[in-house]
Parts: sequence; C-alpha cells; structure tokens
Amino acid sequence: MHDDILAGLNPAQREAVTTVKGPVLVLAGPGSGKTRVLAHRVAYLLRAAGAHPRAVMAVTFTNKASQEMRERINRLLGEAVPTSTGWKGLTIGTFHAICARILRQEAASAHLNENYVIFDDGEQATAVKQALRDLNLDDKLYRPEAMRGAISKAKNELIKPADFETNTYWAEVARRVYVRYEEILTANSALDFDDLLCRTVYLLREAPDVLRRYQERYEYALVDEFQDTNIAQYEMVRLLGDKYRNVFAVGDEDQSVYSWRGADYRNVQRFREDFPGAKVILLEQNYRSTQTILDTANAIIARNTHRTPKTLRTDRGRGLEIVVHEAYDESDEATFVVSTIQRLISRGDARLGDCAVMYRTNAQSRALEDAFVARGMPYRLVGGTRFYQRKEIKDALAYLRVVHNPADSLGLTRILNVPPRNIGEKTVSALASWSTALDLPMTAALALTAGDLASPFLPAGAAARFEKPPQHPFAAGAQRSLIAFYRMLSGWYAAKNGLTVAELLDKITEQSGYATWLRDGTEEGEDRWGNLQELHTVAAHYDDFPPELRLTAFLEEVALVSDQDELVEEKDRATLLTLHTAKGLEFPVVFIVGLEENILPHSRSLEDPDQMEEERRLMYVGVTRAKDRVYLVRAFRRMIWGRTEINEPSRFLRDVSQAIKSGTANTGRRLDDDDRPSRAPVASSMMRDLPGRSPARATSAPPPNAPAPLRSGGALANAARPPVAGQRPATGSPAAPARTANGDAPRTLQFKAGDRVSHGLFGEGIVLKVEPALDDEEVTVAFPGKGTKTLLASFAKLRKVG
DNA sequence: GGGTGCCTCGAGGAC
DNA sequence: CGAGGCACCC
Repeated sequence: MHDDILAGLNPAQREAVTTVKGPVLVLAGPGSGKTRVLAHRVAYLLRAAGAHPRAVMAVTFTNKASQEMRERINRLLGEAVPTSTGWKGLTIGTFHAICARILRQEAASAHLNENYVIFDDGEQATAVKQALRDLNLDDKLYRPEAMRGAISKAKNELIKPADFETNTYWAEVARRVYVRYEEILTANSALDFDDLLCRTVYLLREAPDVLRRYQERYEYALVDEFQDTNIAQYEMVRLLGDKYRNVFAVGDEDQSVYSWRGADYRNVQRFREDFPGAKVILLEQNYRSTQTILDTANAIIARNTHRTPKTLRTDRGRGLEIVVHEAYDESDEATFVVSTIQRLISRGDARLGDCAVMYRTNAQSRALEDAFVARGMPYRLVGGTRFYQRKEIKDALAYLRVVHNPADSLGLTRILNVPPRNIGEKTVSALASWSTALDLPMTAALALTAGDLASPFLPAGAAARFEKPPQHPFAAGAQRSLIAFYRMLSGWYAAKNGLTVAELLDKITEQSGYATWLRDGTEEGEDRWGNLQELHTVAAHYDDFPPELRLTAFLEEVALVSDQDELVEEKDRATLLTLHTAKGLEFPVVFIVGLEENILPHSRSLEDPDQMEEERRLMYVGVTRAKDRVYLVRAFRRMIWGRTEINEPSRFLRDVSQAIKSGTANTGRRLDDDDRPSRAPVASSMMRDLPGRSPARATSAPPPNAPAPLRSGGALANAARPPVAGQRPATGSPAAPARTANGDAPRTLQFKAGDRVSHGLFGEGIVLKVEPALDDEEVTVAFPGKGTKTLLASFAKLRKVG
C-alpha cells in the first residue's frame, strides 16, 4: 500500500524515507532529491508508520521551501495541506514561523504578551538607535549597525546580556546597549527575529512542563538545510528531539552559506555527538544537472579545505558546455543575458520561465531589470526592495499592528503624524518622554491625555494608579490633535474583532485620511495605492479565520514572509534572484553574473579564508542550480555607488577555465553544435568575443578604443586575464550573423526606420532604428507617451501597421 | 511646526 | 546612485 510513496526512489533515498526510528543524518549533494526525500518521509510516516500528523514537525529555512514541501505532501497524500497552521496538526514551517507560534501559544510561560509584534530589520535598527540615544552614546562612535550585529550574534548564540563577554570597552558598551535594547523591546511588547529563536529555547529550558509537552507531541522531527542551523536552532531541535530521538536532519556542508547569520555547519558534527548511533545516509546521485555542470561545480568547490571530498554522479550525460562571457559593463552584461534568453526562446530551447539570473548582491538586479523592461520581457524579482519594505505598506501595517497591540510605541510613532495631522516632532517626543516617565505605553499616555481612565490601552492595574488623569504636558493645539487621533485609534480597536482584516484596513486607511493623502494625483501616488490594494488582497485571505485569530495570523505571516513574489505567482517569467535565495531551487538555464573579484567573491571575503570558502560554496550553489545550461558572465567595468570600478575577473572563472583545459569539464557538446551547423568553425563556443564580428550594440556604451585583439582561447582566456585599464575588451554578442544560422527562414519582419508598428503592451509606435542582433533584429521604437523601447523583433511580436 | 533641499555616507545575504 | 540626516526657510 505504500508502493506509491516509495515508487521511484533509489535505495539510499528509500532508506532515508523508511528509517523511521532513531536519529538519521542525511548528507545530500545538490540535486540528489532531498526535498523529495523529506516530503516522501512525511507521507510515509503518516501513511505507513502510523504517525499522527500532530506528531510530525518539518522545519525548513525559507517559506518557499515550506510551501513546496506542503505541495509535495499534498500530492503524495492527495489531500489539501493548507497554510502554515498545518494540516490536521501537521507542523511545517520555517524555524521562525514555528517558534512564533509556540511563543504565542505559550505566551504566559514565556513571559510575553500574546499579541507581541515582530520587529523587522528596520525596526530593530530604530530600537538600537533609540537605545544609543537613551544611553547618551554617540552613534558615530558606536555604529548602530555594529551594535545590532553584536546583539543579534549574541542572541543566536543564546547569550543573554548578563553573560555577554565584556573583555573590551566596546563590548562593555555593547552589553549596555543590549540591555537597553531589550528593555525597549519589552516596553513595545515586541520581539525581533532572533528573539523568536532564542526565546523559544529559553522557554523550553526554563519551563519543564512546556518542554515535556512539546517533546511528547513531536515524536518525529525533520530538519532541512541542517548545515545552516545556528546554535539557537540547533539547541531547539536537540531539546525537542531529546525524548523520542527520531530526528531526521538533512544537509550538505558544501551548501552552507549563512555563517553571517550565525549558521555553524559544525552542528552536523554536534548532531552525531548528541544523537549517538545516528544512521548516516549519503545521497550522491544527482538527478538535476549534466555531468559538465557537476564537474564545473566540483572544480569550484574542490579548492575548499574544510570539507569531505565527494563525487556527484548523474546519468544525464555530459550535456552542453558552460558558456563564459565577458561584457563591457553592467548594462552590456544585462543585454547579453536578455539577448541570450531571447535566442534560446526563439529556437525553442527554453521557455522564459526556465531561465534564472543569479547575482551576489541585490543591488545588481537594477541593470538586469532595466534590460528586461526595455525588451518588454516579463521577469520576477525575488527579494530585493521588498513589497513589505515599501513605505505605504509599512505604514498600513503599523496602523494594524498598533490596533493589534497598542503597546507597540514604535509602530505608533511611525503613524502618529502620517498623514500629517499637526502632531509634530516636538509633540511626539513629549508624548514619548511623558509615557516613559509614567512607565506606560504611548497609547496609554494618549488615553490619559484624553482623560480616559477606562481606556483599554491602559495596562491592567494602571488605571488604579490614578484618581484622575495626571497633568499632561501638551499645549491646547497639540492636545486637540492627540485626542482626535486617540478617538480614531480607540474606534478601530473596538471594531477590530467585528471586522475582517481587509475591512479593518479599509476603515483605517479611509478614516485616517491615509488613502486620500496617498492618492495625491501623481502617478507615484496611484502606484502606492495599488500596492495597498495588493496588501488588501493578501489580507482578504484571512477572511475565513476565526475573528480573534485573523489579525494575529495575518500580522505574523506578513512579518515572516520574505518575498512578496510568492503572493502573485506568475507563469512564464524569468527569475532574478540572489545566489542565497537560489539555494534549494533549480532551473534549466542559469546565468550567474558579476563574476568579478570584489563582487563574487565579495570584497568582504578577500582577507578571510573562511569567508572565501563561503563564497566558493555560494558559487557552487549557483552552478548546481542548473539543469542544462550555465552562463557565467562578468563585466569589464561596473558602476558601484555611482563610481565606475574595474575589477579583475573572478578567481572562480579561472578555476572553471582550468577545469576545462585539464579536460575534466570540456567534453560536453558545444552549445551550438547541434542547431547551428553553418557556424564558423571557431574552436569552441567559449570563443565568443571575436573582434570585428560583434555587431554594434545599441545598448552598450560606445567603445572608447578598438577592441583588444584576443589570442586564441577566446573569452575565457581573456576573462581570466586582468584587464588593462582603459582598454576595452571585446564585447557584445557572440559571433552570430543577423539572421538565424540554422537554416530557419529569416523572420519576415524586416523593419526599417520610420515604420509604424504595433506592440501588445505599448501600443502603436514609430521605428527609430533597426540593428541586427543575434538571430534577430533589435528594433528601437518610440511609443507616444510610453517612451522609447529597444525590442527584439520576434520576441516582442511587433506588427507593422498602416 | 512642517517641508524642502542639500549633503554625506553608505549596500552582503534573510527570517 | 540612493536613503537618511540636518539645516534652513516658510
């Protein structure tokens, strides 16, 4: 009866799925089907091992991974596994989400307000700055960011302020900031991300009955990405698994890329010590990539010293060669990417949704986005300037949060005068210091200003302290404004349980004047309003929740969601994402851009061998995301912080190139062999940058000099050679004629300047310029009111009109 | 009290 | 180039 669950698994995977009792450590290479194993194991536990769903906890690192696991289990079991609240008690979620729920449920034991709010990075920074101000410390001398880092690190290592090492003066100051910071969070009934983890551990350590309850409930624990657990996460798993010891940990030391947030891959070793007799299962069979891709990845990772060498095998054959391309600058790099994608599509080699572009830092996405927009090619950006980071979204959420948890003074400060309602900075700080003096939240001080001793904003027992409202420090005008705001806020608070989140949001944005203020008639205002409507859509998902839970659940989820793009799942779009975000995903076509020293590897890693090893792992993660095609791209020069920088080619390119020369990775089919027989017989597809054969690019900067002559070895040799300042390397497209070289009939478009054309999205326009590009034509069109776009003729489906 | 504009400094990655 | 801080002006 379990054949369906075990069907198609190889022996190692099957063993991992069916070893139900006792600790198991699975060391899983990339593409070895670990997500599959996790999902099948959960299904197996429920269907074959008789486990109750409530007894199973599966922990992932990202929401995306949780979602995927839910979907897979759903498919295996043929039943719906909705939302993070779980399916019949099954617990699947990120560490943070699971901890948030435990802390809310056990709020009393954890000494927390059950309506606590979760502070994001920005709010964390605000609280740190506040702490520095409170302690009269100069934030030039004690950088808030460094302080925040020290506090975060301590929390991840389960170090409370009392245990904080103070062997330097700076550390002594940091400890004091840590203490004050914690006081601020407590006063706001707030937790930061790190608190979710460490408070859960403290709860389990300090409340034996709670520990026992959870230990008994979670007979089976599964942990994904185990190499990325930090000390707090590890300790949580250890404590919860200590009774039944059926802990199933999956990891790959070569994919450990989160040391910066406290991840410690030595947890894999600790696991073996804390769970003696753990069965170790190796998954080395790769089902994703071609052998060429695996060999290339191995050439990169093999230089790391702190690792166990392993061999990745695939049955997929050698596949296509890796393509290395050198672009002139970041915009040329982006043009190469979109042009190449377009070519793959036009040949039927890939769909847009198959393609992913990966980069080291979010800032690199901008040039790529520009190129995608310019070609009218849809893409989705994962992470980056996130939806939930937008001002209007944060404002709206702050309103909801304060209604949810009136102790959230930080949230209140954000919205008191947004939109402007004559509550100026002076009034706000007077309110803040008055409430501090009263030892009450700011909303409670607001209630007192209004003379309302019966206000629900006054904490239990606080009203009894006053016979009549104490004298407030505000002038008449300020008092009037504050009272008006207080009345609004009280109204929302009273209404919150009777309304859905979406209705509450409407009521707030309307009554507060926020909607009117936002929609100021500008295009930007409408954009922002549109974002608010999107938040409204998200909120509407919670309509069916029990009234007392929906606001809580909504706020918790939005605090822990990292990329909004999950909300609007789009079909056929290219994916732009950081290498970190790419972990756990796979794509037929992968571009890794910015392969330059100081970028990848990142400048902060150059001096530190451990950090450099992490950069290698990051590169390794990127390459191993690819199923079929890998493009490694670098730019000769690049704008960083508004300045032009020239970086040497990444050392990783050299490693790849050496692997290819030594023959370990170069026996793949040339990318173009099959479908471009008439191509000039260049030695390899690596030799892309033959001078004189690249058509001029409309989008790249004009060449300051003639292209540097290239020796044989082509782009790759060139890529691994330091560029000479001021010398422009050959750039642009591969040596390709303007028309398809594979014998396709040339497209019938043949546009010329002055033609009237029509585009699906941009409407009618006038052709300004036509240039050959790859297999196609690059047509620059002026669309009245929409601007000038450079489009690839076939892809853009331009029609001639008139 | 609030808004605007200039200046400085700063971006690694994410729940 | 961007955000945030600060000074100056209304």
